[in-house]
Amino acid sequence: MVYFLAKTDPDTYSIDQFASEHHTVWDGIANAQALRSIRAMSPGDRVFIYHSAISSGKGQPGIVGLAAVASPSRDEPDDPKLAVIDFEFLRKLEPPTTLHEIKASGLFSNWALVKQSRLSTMPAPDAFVKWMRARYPGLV
DNA sequence: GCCAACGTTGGC
DNA sequence: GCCAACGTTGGC
Repeated sequence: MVYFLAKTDPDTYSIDQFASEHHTVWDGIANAQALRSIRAMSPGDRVFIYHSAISSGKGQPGIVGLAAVASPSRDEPDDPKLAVIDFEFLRKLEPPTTLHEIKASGLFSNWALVKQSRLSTMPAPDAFVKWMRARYPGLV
């Protein structure tokens, strides 16, 4: 089981919307590097859901929940260069783990989340998963 | 609201 | 194929 991280602008699609819908099609990814992560996902993989700071004004950027990959990725019908995938809501992570805390830990300064702020979808390294398990007992 | 990073587009 | 101009993302 592989862990990934996917960003969303909470004003566009928030963790609470996702929690109430329970299933969602994760679309709107256009960046080639992010698409590679989407295509690398398999059913059962886990995805940390991250709220970016964009246009919200309130709340800090950070990880707010966990999803499970619920389908293989597939081409976007209108544009086969793009890909979409289904996510199933698993849980919110409260309190959130902020980008500030991730940076302040000093453990993940080589991770794309820290080094490449504009990347929206990426794998999560094993060390980060371990670190998160210590913060949220029972996280699977 | 501003700006840095960086991806994309289009003229040559 | 290069690169300047431009657009977008996301942190602050």
